[in-house]
Parts: sequence; C-alpha cells; structure tokens
Amino acid sequence: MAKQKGRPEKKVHQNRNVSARISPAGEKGKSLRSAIPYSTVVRLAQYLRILERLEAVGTTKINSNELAKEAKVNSFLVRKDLSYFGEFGVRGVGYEIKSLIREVQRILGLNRERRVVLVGIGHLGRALLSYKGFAEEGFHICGLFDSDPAKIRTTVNDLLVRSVFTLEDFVEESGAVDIGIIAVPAFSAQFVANTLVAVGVKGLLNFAPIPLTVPPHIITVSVDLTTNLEVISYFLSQR
Amino acid sequence: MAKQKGRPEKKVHQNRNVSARISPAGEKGKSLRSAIPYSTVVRLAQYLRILERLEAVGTTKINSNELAKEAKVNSFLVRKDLSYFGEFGVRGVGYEIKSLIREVQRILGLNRERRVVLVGIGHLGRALLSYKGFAEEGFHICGLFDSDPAKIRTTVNDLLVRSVFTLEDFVEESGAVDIGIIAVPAFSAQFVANTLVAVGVKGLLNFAPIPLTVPPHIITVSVDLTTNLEVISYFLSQR
DNA sequence: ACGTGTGAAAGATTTCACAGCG
DNA sequence: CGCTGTGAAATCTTTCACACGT
Repeated sequence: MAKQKGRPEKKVHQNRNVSARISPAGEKGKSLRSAIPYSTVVRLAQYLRILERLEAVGTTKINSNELAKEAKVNSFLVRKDLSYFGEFGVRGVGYEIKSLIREVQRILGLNRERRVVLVGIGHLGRALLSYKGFAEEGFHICGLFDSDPAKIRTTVNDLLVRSVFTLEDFVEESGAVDIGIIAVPAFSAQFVANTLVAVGVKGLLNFAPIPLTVPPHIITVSVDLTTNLEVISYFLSQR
Repeated sequence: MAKQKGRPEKKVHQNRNVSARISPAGEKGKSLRSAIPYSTVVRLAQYLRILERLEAVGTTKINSNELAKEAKVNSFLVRKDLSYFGEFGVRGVGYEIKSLIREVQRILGLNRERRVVLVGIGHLGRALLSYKGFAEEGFHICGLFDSDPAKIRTTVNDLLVRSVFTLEDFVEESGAVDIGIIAVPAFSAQFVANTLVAVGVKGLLNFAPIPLTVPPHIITVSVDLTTNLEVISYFLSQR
C-alpha cells in the first residue's frame, strides 16, 4: 500500500516484518476487514511449529504459560492471539494440543493444499526446493521456472525447469497456482512478479532485495537477507 | 493488513517481514534499551538498498517523497525514521544521496567490516555463501562449520569446512567473530547457538524454525521460511 | 482452585500539521 | 516556495486485572 502521490499523502499502511519483518521486519499491511494484527498471524505460525514439535514427542496438553515460554512471548499475548479466532481452551485446564493444532492450521488456511511455483533456480532456489518444511505444511512446489537457457529443460529434484515465458501455458495445463516464490536477482524480480500476477498467482514470497509493486489484492511477503544482517549490525554497534 | 512484509523477525512491516519479528519475520529481534523502534532500523536498511541502487544509476539527490515511494511507505515515516538519528537533509531541497548513504551506513554500523561464520553447509548454507549482498555491505564470511564428517575438510567457495567442535580454536587463531549464521536443522540449532555464544559471538542470524534461548546481551534475528508461507496462506484464506 | 478469555489501561508506532529554514 | 524536521494526535499492539467456567 502506500501510495503517495503528489502532495496530499493518504493514509494507509504499515505492516512489517520479518522477518522479517521486519517483519520487524518485520511492516504492516492493510487488511481488509480484519482487526487482527499482522504480528498475531506471524505468532500463530510460530505457535503451530511449537505445538507440532511437542505433539511429536507425545505431549498432549499445554497451557498458555508453557506455550508462551516456548515461543518467548508472554502468556497474555498467547491467549489474546488465540482469542481473536475463538475459544479453544478449557478454563482451569489449558489447551489440548491435538485440537489446537487443528484449529491453528484451519486459521492459517493450511487445511488445503497450496500449489506453489518457484522462479529462479539458483543456489537459493535449490535450497528452498530441498527444504522439508514446505511440504509438511501443505505447500506443494509443482513447477520450477528460470530464464537461463542452460537451466531450462534440466531436472532438479525430479522437477523439470521451464522457461518463465511458459508460465501461462503451465497454469493452463496443470491448473491454478496459489503462491509464487521469487528467488531471482533484484533486476528481474519485478518482471517475474508481473508475470506471476498476470497468470493469476495471488501470493508472492519475495527473496529479491527490492520492494515489489503489485496490485492491492496480491499478498506479498519479502525476506531480505542482507537487511537482517544489517539489523544485527545496528544492535551490535549500540554498545 | 496488507501485506507486504519485510521482516526480521522480530517484528516488522509494510513490506514486512515475518520473518520476522518477525521478528522477526520471520521473527525479529529484540531491542534493548533504545527508544528507536525496531521497525525503523529495518526500514533504514531498506532505504539503504534503494539509495545504493539509485546511486548506481547516477541519481544524486532525492526527497522524502520519492524515497517513500520506492520503499512503499509514506514520506512522514521516512523523515521520522531519519530524524531519530540527526538532520541529514536540506529544507526545501531534499537529501544528497551519496552523503545519506554514508550516514545510514554509519547508523547501521556498516562502516566497519564484520566477521561472520556460517554454521551448517547444506543447501541453504551454500546459497547464503554465494549470496553477493553480504560482502557488499561489509559482512565477511570467514569460516564455515558443519558437524557432518563427510563435509568437514572439504572446500566450498575456497573456504575450508571445519568441525563445529573446533570453533573455539578458530576464534583463538584467527580473531573474534561478530556474527554467526545458523543454517542447521532445528534439533541442533540450540546447541550451535550455545557454542557460538560460548566463543564470544554477539549476534546470531537463525534460519532454524525454533526460537533460540540466548543470554540477553546477544542479538538474535530469526528467519523462518515456513512461517512466511503460512502468513501468505492466512491472507489468501481471508477472501 | 485454576487457567482461560477479555475489556480497559498502558505503551509503542505511525500519521499529521505545521513551524523552520535554505 | 518547497521540503525537512518534529511535537502532538491518532492508531495500533501489548500488557494487565479480573470475571468466568469447569
């Protein structure tokens, strides 16, 4: 959002990061309707990771205090975050992990499979492709794209690398894509974003160190690795 | 909310990052003392990237409105962010890019070289190692570490991969290390963090999807890739 | 008794209006 | 005149206290 034009500046914004900020990185966005803080959504995803780890070792119940300790936030915040979406606990008792996981997954929209394409098959792209966490949460990388002729038609992890110019055909033949991951250099990131938006992709995860300009209904989350190091550098200098 | 993130992790925004909070954004970091918002620091790093890009194409001056447009925030915020640290512009005119870059670099502590070690030489580690952006901003990756015997003693990008158990010797022989990048699986991340802290590393950039427990004077910024995708998923579900 | 859920207070960040100065 | 720098207002987020249910 944000816009800004001539003189009169309008109001909009702020969303952060992450990690990202981000947010803190880490910025906020503009939410249509909801009064739910962006940071609540980020924390929900973190709670989910913690709950899944605990469930895997056989824990069955947890209270807001314990979850807060794991997530390194305070227990008021855990309860407030959850209360935006319903009442998932039992007073005097706590939360049942299994059902809380199910609720949080539902809130985050993880109860369906998301089709994801990865654009940019460099080192970072390959790292993302081999990252286990995505598939576990229902993010299915179904297509790889690059613009380098030397990479096109090669296979990575059993997936064919295609030309970015064939994205439209790919969507037509294999079905709609929900999310595009942009792992290309800064100079081509905006072009890739435009291409993805044009074929109907609704969410972008951008690793290029440049803010993308996209239509307002497109969700964009950017991860800038250098920014994160610079933030550390800032705090190191503060003493 | 809009979207866009940026985010270290700890908390961050408009381009946020989940990363932050975000912490960031992921997740973000934690600010000790200062009255300066964490998100201001994140944005400063983003402004820097924009200014450097503009300088590279020959632009010499900019005003808060133009910079705001590039960064996708509003111009009040640009001015406020900068004003926490001094008066860098000329009223009625704007900012001289070259000198503003110098100021922002100084604020972020980039006017000195930072020694960085990378722990975890998997796909992600290799991607980070070949990432150009780090060296450009003064982050010098001077040591690679892993715990896999098959990787130890091999060479990646002309750098020897060492055992994590030799970290202490490395610091003794080659000098203090400022920042450690943790690119290992979740189950060993806390151990690696402890080891890094024990040898005097003051800042951690963590890619493992688990909140680290570290002494209060250690700066930690976490980037959780799955969290970022889940945040996108949440917003996609909201319509 | 005990921990959740929540309205209200406190705190933090962003937006705004405009004074200030080249 | 134009754009920066900033106190004050608006907005948003977190913390808190405590009523509520079991």
